[in-house]
Amino acid sequence: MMLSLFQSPNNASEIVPGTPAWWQSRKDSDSTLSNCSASVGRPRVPRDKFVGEAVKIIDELGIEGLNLRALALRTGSGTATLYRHFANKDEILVYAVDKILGEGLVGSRHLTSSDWRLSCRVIAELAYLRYAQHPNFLPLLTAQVPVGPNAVQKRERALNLLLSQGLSAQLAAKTYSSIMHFVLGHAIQFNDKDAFSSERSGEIQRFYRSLNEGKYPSVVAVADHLPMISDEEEFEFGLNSLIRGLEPLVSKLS
Amino acid sequence: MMLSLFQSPNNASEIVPGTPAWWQSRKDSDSTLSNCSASVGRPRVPRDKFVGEAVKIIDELGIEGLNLRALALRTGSGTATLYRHFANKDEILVYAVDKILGEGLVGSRHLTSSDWRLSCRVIAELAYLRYAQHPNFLPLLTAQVPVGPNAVQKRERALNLLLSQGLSAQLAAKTYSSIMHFVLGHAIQFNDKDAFSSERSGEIQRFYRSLNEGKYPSVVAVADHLPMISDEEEFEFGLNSLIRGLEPLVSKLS
DNA sequence: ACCTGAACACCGTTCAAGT
DNA sequence: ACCTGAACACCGTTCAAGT
Repeated sequence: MMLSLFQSPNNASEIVPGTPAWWQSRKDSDSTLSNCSASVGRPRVPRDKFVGEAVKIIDELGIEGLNLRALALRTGSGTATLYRHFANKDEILVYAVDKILGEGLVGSRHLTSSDWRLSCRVIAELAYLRYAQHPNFLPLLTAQVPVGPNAVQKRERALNLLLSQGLSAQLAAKTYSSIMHFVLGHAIQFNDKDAFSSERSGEIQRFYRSLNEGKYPSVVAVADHLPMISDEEEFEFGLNSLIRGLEPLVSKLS
Repeated sequence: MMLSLFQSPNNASEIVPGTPAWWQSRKDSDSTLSNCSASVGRPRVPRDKFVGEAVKIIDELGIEGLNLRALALRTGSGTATLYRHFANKDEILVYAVDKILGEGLVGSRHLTSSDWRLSCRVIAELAYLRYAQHPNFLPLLTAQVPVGPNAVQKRERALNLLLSQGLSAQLAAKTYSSIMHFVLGHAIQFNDKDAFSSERSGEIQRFYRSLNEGKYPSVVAVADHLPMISDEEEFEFGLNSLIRGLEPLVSKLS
């Protein structure tokens, strides 16, 4: 039932895991995850093992399923050992989030495109795919813009794609931000186990249809005329509209 | 650190609070919150007092700050008493979410507009305002589409507005969904205490600017040319683009 | 020096005893 | 019948004792 992530309790003087200041306090903020040390004197070998196992547990059981006793058990150590690698549970979650944000980067390393519209589409769909592959992680993306090394690298690739097609820095920033916010907002309400199937949306449609028609005429009317709008269809509709609306602003090319 | 909301543990046979099936199991799903009974034999008087106090605590201290001992203390009862009104903590959170989703509905009761674009703008900005007033609630909106009475009523108003301007049921549904997803996605990454001020975005900008320029040239370039894009400016940009992109689809009026 | 079993503190939930 | 103090179970975190 956890949401401690990024929420500082009373001790406001502490550096909150996941914030820019916190990432900057890591030595390896621009290097790979595996050889960073939580603080002076911490061991540097097996960090990735814990993070990887944490990702697995969250994928399998959700955020609730991740407790330090289970993580310790599955990595063959004790709970106290975890505190030799991480300051607290939040740090583990922050690393886990950045880990899944790094997935799929290899395949898109040399992404280029001749059309900025296609670039937007690629950016949006890759992000959406990433979210779809780790639906249980979506609640962890709600606190702030992630700024871990993999998150920044992802941002770099996307912005580079837009800049290389002649968009100004301002326009590229706003375009990227709008797209990512739409993708996140869309993915975020479909993050149940079975959400990326059509199970859940069918249930909601049936619910809307069963409402008192006198009281909620528009909701019922719309539900009745939804011959099952799929998640993908809704996503495409919003993304297309957004890109179409950006066209007049990108007057550089055809 | 809780995210139990909507996450069923092992006992899959239970009805999960917040789902359509759960709301349907309440007698008063189409009535006001105050006189519903959690189950047979539960008292019906003071439910709203607990929910209202829960909202206050979450607004003040975040979701972490809400524990049942504190809630019991501030409502002058004991923890066990809470279980005579709610099945568990999740139910309290579900009611609290629906309560804040109901705010501001009175003022917009007779909203009409001659322009569908303006309607979209009103829908988006009212939702955004609601989120901005309860930033600590945003993590609770990540599990699924809320379908409590106030959420449905909000949906009714918005869809009615769009339908009354000649949009088809399909188009109204997709339009509403796209707008709400953008608004949610935008609000969700600004949900810190000070997020709706420019504090946080300035910090992120400074962070991007401080990165290794050889490694992240595009990120740094964009950060350099962001003379502080404000939250509002970004929101307006995305919303305007989305509405502009919807125009060709709404061919009914000028 | 590094590790860790056991304890501590906290919180959701339940139950037996109150009125 | 309704309420509730006290206990239980669980989990994040720490510490004193191991090697």
